[in-house]
Amino acid sequence: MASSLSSTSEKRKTPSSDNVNGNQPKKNHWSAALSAAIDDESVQVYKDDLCTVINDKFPKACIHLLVMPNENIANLKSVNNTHVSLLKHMLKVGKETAEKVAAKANARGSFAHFRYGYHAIPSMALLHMHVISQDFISDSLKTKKHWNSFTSDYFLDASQVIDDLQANGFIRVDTVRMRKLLDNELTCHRCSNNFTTMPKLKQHLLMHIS
DNA sequence: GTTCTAGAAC
DNA sequence: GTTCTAGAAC
Repeated sequence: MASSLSSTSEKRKTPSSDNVNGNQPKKNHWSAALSAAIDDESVQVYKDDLCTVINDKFPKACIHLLVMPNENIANLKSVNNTHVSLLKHMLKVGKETAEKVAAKANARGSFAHFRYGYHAIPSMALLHMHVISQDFISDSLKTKKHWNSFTSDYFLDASQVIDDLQANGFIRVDTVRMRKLLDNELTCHRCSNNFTTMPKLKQHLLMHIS
């Protein structure tokens, strides 16, 4: 049909994790970086038939890993009841790899305490589960959005995601509510004190190292 | 996802 | 005057 010819006035669509098969981000666009890591042995911490683990390129804590399926699944919207065992496997691998990395680094306390989960609205176009130590001491942790994406309900626990998937056969995300969470006050995840700026919060986090 | 930087906040 | 945040990036 001739009507499918695009006009020059059509807005350029920014690639994002919303893209599904047939509408993927351009190969070298930043949002496609994880797909490249799947095939790049030099950045891999662990790999098996089903999933790959890498170090986050901009870690938001001392230990920050990403677990991704080898299969091209864009995000949680593309996940269905056929993926339950895959997500369970990713969580298991994430836990085992975290323990190994922590042991090797002689990590203690919050440096060896991890959360496993997904961002409600990810930026990268390949499903990825965060494995992140709870110290949050990192130069790459800079913005309120960074903080709230890991410490508010915006961070969806992997076990809860798996439970929801088993119960419903899909994952639903309230994007309006989630986007608002990123503007939350800066609240310490350990003692609930509030801070007015990121530098003040980051200074405070040092106090929780025991 | 990050970088850069204008101007808000202090 | 300096620190800090927040929005554009073609």
